[in-house]
Amino acid sequence: MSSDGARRRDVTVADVAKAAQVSKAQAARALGNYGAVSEDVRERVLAAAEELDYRPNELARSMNTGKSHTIGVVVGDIENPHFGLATRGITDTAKKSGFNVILVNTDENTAAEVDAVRVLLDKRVDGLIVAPASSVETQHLRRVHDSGRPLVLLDRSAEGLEVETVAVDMAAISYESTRYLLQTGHRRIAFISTLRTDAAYTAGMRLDSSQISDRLDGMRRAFADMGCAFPEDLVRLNAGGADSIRNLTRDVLQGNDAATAVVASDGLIALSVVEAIQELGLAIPADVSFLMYDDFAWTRLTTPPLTVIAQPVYDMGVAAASALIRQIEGRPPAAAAPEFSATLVRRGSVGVVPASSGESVEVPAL
Amino acid sequence: MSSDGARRRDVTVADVAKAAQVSKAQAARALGNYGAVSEDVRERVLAAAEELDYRPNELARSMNTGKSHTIGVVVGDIENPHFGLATRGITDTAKKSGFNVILVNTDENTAAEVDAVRVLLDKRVDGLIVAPASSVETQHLRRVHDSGRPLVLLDRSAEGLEVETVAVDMAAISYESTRYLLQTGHRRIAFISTLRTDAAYTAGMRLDSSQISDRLDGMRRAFADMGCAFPEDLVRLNAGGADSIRNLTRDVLQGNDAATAVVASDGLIALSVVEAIQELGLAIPADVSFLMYDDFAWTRLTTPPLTVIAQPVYDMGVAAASALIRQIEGRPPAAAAPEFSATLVRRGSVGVVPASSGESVEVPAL
DNA sequence: GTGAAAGCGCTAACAT
DNA sequence: ATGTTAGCGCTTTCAC
Repeated sequence: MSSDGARRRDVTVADVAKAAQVSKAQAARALGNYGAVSEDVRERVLAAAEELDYRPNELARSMNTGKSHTIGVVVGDIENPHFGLATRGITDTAKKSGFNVILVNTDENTAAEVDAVRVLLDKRVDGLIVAPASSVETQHLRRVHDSGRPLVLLDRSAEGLEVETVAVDMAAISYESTRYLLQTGHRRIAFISTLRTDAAYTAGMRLDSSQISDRLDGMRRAFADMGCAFPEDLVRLNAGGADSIRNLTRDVLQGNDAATAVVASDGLIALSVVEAIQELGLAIPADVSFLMYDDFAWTRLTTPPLTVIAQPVYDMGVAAASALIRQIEGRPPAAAAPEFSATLVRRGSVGVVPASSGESVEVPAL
Repeated sequence: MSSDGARRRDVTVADVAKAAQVSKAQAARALGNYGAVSEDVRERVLAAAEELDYRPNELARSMNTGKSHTIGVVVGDIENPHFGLATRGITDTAKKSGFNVILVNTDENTAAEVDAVRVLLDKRVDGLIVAPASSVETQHLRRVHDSGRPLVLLDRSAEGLEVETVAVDMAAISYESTRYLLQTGHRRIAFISTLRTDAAYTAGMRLDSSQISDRLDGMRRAFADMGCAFPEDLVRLNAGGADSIRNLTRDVLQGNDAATAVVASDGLIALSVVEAIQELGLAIPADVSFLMYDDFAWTRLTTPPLTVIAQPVYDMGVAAASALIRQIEGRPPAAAAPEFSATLVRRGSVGVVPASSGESVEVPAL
């Protein structure tokens, strides 16, 4: 057991130096592993450090070197498995290069994001990975970039900001999957997202999220290619909590011209949407077809298993961290920036349009 | 737009002081909001700071004050929604009190945990929340505690370490739910966990995880109370990846004296177990009953919905962070430490034992 | 190879 | 209320 139990003051290089009978500078060099140190001195210093249980003060070290070996990660919601997985990719990669991660949750709130970025900058992180809540309000990100601190965007891009962005081609996969729904006969396709907007949704409105507008663009293009009009009336944004999502789902699924297929914008929404469908007593895919973004393991367990759009989330986290660390270390960009693409995984939740719905609405027998 | 674009050196108090025509000390006081400063000086300093776009260097600040306003969080797997939720509770609470969170993932590996703790200490975090990978190998945690740095344990306790621990009473809920299974007629109950052990599982062996041994203890007690022998032969540890879990599941479900009920130790395992059961062509709960730890939203979506053991994970995260921050700020413990308990949520995955199985094994007609 | 001394940006005594 | 002077623990000239 060590002699003196709980000591107050930490032991410093000065202490080690004294114990090893060398100058503070030499001790620091030996401990910090830089400069020129004779084998003899190094051994004595290391022994003394061991003996005293010396631990470097990384704060002091960071102050001199200007590098904190820490990166800031700002996400909308760590509770969402999507970000959980991405974060895992980031932390795994960071650790491999000796970086730590400070994680901040913004709740998809831009004000919180602005604050988070400021705080992380004040803490002198070496770089930042941000999944921006808004693709439009991006002055704070621009300032990061202008200040010369490396920045990598995840999932969503920021308008007019030329920074490395790791994201999948949403318009493409949205086009592909919508086309699939169209070919299966669907024309009344609803889209439900949590994206918060100031005004109510209208056809051409400019959206805060590149991700969502790309998806809508993809859908519109698919409809246009089929010579059909995109059902703007079935787009539902501002899906808040579970109750709100359930209401919106009921909303698009009822009435004369109800949706025959529903697309859920992420895994969290999907849960409530499917629940609402079940509560309505509708069967998937017999009565209504269902498609969702993100391929979580549980989507294989439902009856029927769910058709999903799979994104390489973990790999994207890895890529974001790699790119950031590369920038931090001043290395040149890789020859080709890796392109990420989502894939449509057809399982069992998309079926043909039920006879009673569709183009022609028949008046009930009654 | 600001005048000089990307500057090299950061602006410091000295710069602000000069601009505001006051001493460095006065500027620092005004900026740091401490000491006595006249209204006049304060205004000039703040104006100058604004003008120069001054940002405090939190590293320097931390070095003097000794407080970094940062807490370290060490978990086994952030990808597991269980920890995702807990982390959310922690970060939400931390932010409210002005603390940041450095997150480290250990992959349930003790060596990584030891390292993580050391690094965080070196970074001078104000306190630590750890979900220990092992309840036995805890010297590194003891050293944290001895060094006087606040420490709170999450989910699992550490042998002989008297630190605040936020966890549910696992033995109790395990007893309760096992009793439920027994009353439903089950005697062959399998338990599957990812817990890694050095040696193969044997009846009385000492387990590394307080969580798992508590669960097994609860099960044994429930069996004893019913006057039955606990089927030690159906305990499966070291369930690694999805394939491994599937194999173990098949294993306990086949043969003469197969399990009639399976308990999955966490949400991640549960996914693979259910998949394996489905692949085996067995129906839940007609052929085999199923019970799992953690109440994730998706467990309501399967057919049938799954019977689960719900833990107040978010609240536990909140409690852990609150307790830690209280310790950091030197406030006394709350009158009564909050007790957390899990609850058995009976949905549809537990049913009566199928006629062909159970106590007496009948020789097939053949 | 080694040591003395000067910072890093800030807070904290200590005077005035 | 204000300014001067020391540090915090480390890295980094710059001499020797």
